[in-house]
Amino acid sequence: MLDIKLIRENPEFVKQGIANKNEKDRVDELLQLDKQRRDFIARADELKSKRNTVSQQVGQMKKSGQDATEIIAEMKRVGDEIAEYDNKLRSTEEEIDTILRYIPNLPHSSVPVGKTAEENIEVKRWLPDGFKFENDFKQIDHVELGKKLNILDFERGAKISGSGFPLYKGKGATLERSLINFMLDYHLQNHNYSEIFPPFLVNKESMRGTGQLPKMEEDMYHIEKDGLYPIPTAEVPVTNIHRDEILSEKDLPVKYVGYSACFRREAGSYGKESKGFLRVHQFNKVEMVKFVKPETSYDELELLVKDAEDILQALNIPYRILMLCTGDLSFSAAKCYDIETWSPAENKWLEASSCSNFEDFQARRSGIRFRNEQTKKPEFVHTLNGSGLATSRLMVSLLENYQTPEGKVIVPKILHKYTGFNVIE
RNA sequence: GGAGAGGUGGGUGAGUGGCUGAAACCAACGGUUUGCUAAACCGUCGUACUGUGUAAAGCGGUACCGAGGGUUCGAAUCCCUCCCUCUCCGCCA
Repeated sequence: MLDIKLIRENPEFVKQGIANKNEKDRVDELLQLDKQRRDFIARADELKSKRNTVSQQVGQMKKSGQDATEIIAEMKRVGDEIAEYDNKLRSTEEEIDTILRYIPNLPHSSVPVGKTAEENIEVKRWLPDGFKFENDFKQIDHVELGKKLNILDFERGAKISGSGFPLYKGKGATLERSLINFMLDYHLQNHNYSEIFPPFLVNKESMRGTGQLPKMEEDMYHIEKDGLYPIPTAEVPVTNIHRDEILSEKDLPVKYVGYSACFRREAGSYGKESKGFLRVHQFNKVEMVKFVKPETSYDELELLVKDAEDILQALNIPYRILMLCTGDLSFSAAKCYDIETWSPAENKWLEASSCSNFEDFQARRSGIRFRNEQTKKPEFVHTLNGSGLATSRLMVSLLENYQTPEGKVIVPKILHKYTGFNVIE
């Protein structure tokens, strides 16, 4: 959520930012309502003030045995008037809130302006030693490979749950679990995060806090009976850990890493890119979340990307980093880097991580603050998160890049101690 | 699922209609004292909105004692609904 004061004071700046995100703005309407709101507040407060003083007098009069009937009658009328203004105020505030919650975060000034993913900028490419895009043999894709090696079973996954619910078997299951453990351990040991194992179902307030609701409602699973949502990412529960809290400045930055299963409806995206792991309803992800002081958040974003990169370098998987343009940024993000790993069989890059700075957008929505030691005042923290990483796309790149001409898959060396085997055949 | 207890400021915890935005204690912060540390003593110490300041500070107003309604001239305090936590019993992983 944006600060209404920012909008009030810099409406043109805000409109431009929204336009750059390809969204329509309702800023003028909002400012109109804002004005109305303050007017109602002024009137209601004045009357309340009157009521408070007079009510005290009534108390004293009664104590000293005087007759207060007339004053009481008048205050009753004042009370009715107050109620009227309060009602108007409430509906105005509801309108404001609705508009405000649909306004996206503004892009940071360093983000390139652009309409679509075409205009994202590749800022880095990392390839393992001796890597070639054109290999000596034709790699088969992960679906076929998984079937041949009997480690992935998308058909049976579909039988059990529906398409997009992968079933891992045997060494495939072990490899998946090993990847998760490796990534968690790596971040804990080398990047100084503390581990969280969050709930996978969250309430509405949590979904609102991180910005999934109300805009993305269609993309979320929803358990109506209990009012709970299966999480689309661990970002939701982990960021909400500190909802409505005031952290102390000396504890910042707070850095969490946690594993969760992630659930996404992916409404309307059938057909395209939906083969195997490319688009699934349930996947596994290790997520990093940071709560930081505002002035450090862009440095922290770079470090976050570096933390995710380290995993890929340790696994020796080719990747590139994109800086997303304004039009491709998500609703809550001010700046975002995507990390894409190479898939030889698909002959393209696959998004395996997304590292974003939300500045104070989520913090304002969910009331996450810290006490500034200088001013002693609470301020909103900046929140960031990044996948470190999602296993589904990573698994595609891993299986394909590590396959041999004979159709075996070599297990990356760093995973051996987790898997207990070195090859899948 | 059944029965009961309870939700007050950073924490503990008082407070059953006006003198309570809220005692007391702890923590925190500032200071005095001190060779240093500790102790002791003094002081400060909620948040949001809003008005007035060029702005910071300040000052004024309003609201907030789990949430939302209600009663009343006036509600932390009385009534209703909901949420949450805890204890006991039952069931179950």
